[in-house]
Amino acid sequence: MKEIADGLKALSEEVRLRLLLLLHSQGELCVCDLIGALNLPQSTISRHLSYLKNSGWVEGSRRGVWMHYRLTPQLSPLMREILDALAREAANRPETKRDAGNLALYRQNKQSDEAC
Amino acid sequence: MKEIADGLKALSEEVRLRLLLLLHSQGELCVCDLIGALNLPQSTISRHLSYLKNSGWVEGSRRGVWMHYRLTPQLSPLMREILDALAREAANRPETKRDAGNLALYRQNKQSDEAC
DNA sequence: TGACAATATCCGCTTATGCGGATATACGGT
DNA sequence: ACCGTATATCCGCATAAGCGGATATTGTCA
Repeated sequence: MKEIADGLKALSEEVRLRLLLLLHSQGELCVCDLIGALNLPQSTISRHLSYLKNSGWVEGSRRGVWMHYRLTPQLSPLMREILDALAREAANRPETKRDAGNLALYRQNKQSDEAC
Repeated sequence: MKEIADGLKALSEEVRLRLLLLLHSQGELCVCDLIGALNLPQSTISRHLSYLKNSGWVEGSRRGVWMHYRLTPQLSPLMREILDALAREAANRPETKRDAGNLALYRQNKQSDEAC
């Protein structure tokens, strides 16, 4: 029971929830995309990604200096179901649209030669 | 988004998760039943019930000195869906059966004239 | 009115947890 | 090998949060 509670603990903090919802809708993103989308300091994003990785929500893969994250395929059916429900609920919320809009803007402004 | 995270915060602590799952399966229980089921101090149970009430998960009704709790009918569809999924997952877990067994035992041993 | 029981709240303590800036580490390019 | 960039981790700080025993409050009964 404690493992279920611990799995949910990841979702009970707004920054991590926003990160997971972005990864849920976008598939895979690199750290700079997530920083651009959430408009938070790099250390904040990195620390939460580390937390999510350690609690079994995401996995990361390094491509040169760039680090990419996605939902882990090993997500349990329970957590997948919960995240799906959260995603449906959040889909039309202004905060979700703001994060997605920031992401699009960030990508637009990125110089192509420094793309991750 | 923070309200969703705060709603989930209630579930990210084992005692509250067990309380909610018991109420989910049993409908309505009084405080002494919950104390008997979880085998935790009265103040622990009471504090968590207060938390759950304040965060919109349960409602309480007083009957004389006895206090009864149930899931609030005003639970949002999202939270209801999440709790349903958790209940299905937890249904066959040993901890869930232990709590239900303790509840049955407690009720069996209760003197009928001090029943709540 | 006083005693008793049920429950809510408080208290001191301890642990958990999030923050952003600073720094350590790793990678790639020259 | 050095420099620049990306990312992970650390640090000091501050706040959050859970615990069980003690206590305050409420309701009931005689």
